[in-house]
Amino acid sequence: MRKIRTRFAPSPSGYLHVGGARTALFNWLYAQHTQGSFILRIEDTDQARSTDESVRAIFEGLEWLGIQWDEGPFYQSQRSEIYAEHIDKLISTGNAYYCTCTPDEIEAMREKARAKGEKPRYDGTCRNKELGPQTGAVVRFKAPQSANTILDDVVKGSIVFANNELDDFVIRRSDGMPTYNLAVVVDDVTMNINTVLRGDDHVMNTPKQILIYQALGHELPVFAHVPMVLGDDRTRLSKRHGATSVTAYRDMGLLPDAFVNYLARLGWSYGDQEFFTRQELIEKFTLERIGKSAGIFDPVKMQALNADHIQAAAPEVIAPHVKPFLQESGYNTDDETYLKALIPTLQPRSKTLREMAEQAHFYYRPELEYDEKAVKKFLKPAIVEPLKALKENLSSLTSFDEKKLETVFVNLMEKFEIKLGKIAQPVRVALTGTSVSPGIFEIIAVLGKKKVLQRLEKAIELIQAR
RNA sequence: GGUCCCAUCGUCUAGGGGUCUAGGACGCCGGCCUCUCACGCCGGUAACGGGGGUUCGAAUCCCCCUGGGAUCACCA
Repeated sequence: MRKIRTRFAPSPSGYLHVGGARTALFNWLYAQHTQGSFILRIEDTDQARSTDESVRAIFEGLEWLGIQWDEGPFYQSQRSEIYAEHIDKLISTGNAYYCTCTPDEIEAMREKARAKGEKPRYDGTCRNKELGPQTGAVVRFKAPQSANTILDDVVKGSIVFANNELDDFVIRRSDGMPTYNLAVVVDDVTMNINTVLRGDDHVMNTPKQILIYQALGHELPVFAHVPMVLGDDRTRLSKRHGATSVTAYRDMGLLPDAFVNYLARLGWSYGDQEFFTRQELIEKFTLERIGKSAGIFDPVKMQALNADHIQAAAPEVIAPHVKPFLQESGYNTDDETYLKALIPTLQPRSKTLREMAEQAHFYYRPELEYDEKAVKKFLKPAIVEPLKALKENLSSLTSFDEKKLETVFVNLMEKFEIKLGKIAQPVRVALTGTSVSPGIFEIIAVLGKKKVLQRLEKAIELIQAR
């Protein structure tokens, strides 16, 4: 079997958005699955809208997603000679011709057609003029006016287009730059792309492209048009639906693997399975399992999946991803051992890495910030003696493990005849400043003797000062 | 408006003629567990858009309607 070659070909006119990310992901997954190649190509033939900043944003997004390309990036803006060559070939074989009609004349044609109730299109004025090259002229593709063009799509099935719906579309602009439809085909042909996997907003372009493939005498690639990603109002996902840039999701605290998992399951499925590791995705991703209806992007479900990934990941995997959020608050995260010890205490209670960092404040803050209500409710004079006893018992321990800590607490409970809940909450407030935190034994073990004793003392002083 | 695509719980989906009194996940509502908050566990809520066919039998096949989406550039 021939080697699969897929590509992602974004136009650099903005950041990498959710829909583009999913297209990139599918292409990458499929190439990985088949041990083929994934090519990155930047479609920057639109000088006016393309920016270097957008190119960087796309790289940044792909990097975060963990998607590497095997070849490229190739820039269309640097391939002018290749397009010129192919356009010349189309002209010399009679498949394309020069056209000197002005934009105003074209507009007039369209108006006229609309007035007659027909569809606006180019009327073929220059079609048989046999015009030669001249400045200001465009090149048009001579589209067949009869019969059908059939697109055999892997996800959509067979789609028939009547050729008389097409007009002679421009393939080279008056400034000499090729238009999209010409450039994609020439690129895909010369780069030996044999699997074109893209958003289904490209379906209507496909017959034109098929015609170009045929005029060039080239074999067609396999086409797979993936349904759109919609916003909650069922229209194409855009800024007004909230964040659409993939880096925005990084900044919200998504784990890249979780985001990738969510994106993959939006429009693709594998039985009832919801949770996939990156490796599982590669193993199981096939074109046949791509669904044919559009899907609505659901941030809530995405976050739930993120929580699952956070829980399943090893602390050392999470550490580098949560660090930036900790540093945002000004904390020093050089102590890797400490970081890796506290992460497990927060894993089951964090839906995002940002949440995790927020809940980690008490682990890092040199001076606790006390919650008024919690202090008032739990740090009462009656608890001073138990706290003192706890302090004393803990200071005699050489190491903190949960078993030993439990024994200490059991002894305290017996001595003062109180339930665990009665002593745990005050201790929690003393150690974290709030009444909500990971398990009491866990946080004592992670904080370590020094911090624990200091904070207990501070709490005792606080009570006595009132 | 022309052309094209799509149509199962609120959402993502399983399902490809009988095993569907339609399954899973998120959400939501109860309960259990419990040192707080979570996690976890148990249970519940909720869907085949409508109408015609085909068939002994349709969520599954065909047609129409309705609804939604995409696209109609010298943008990609």
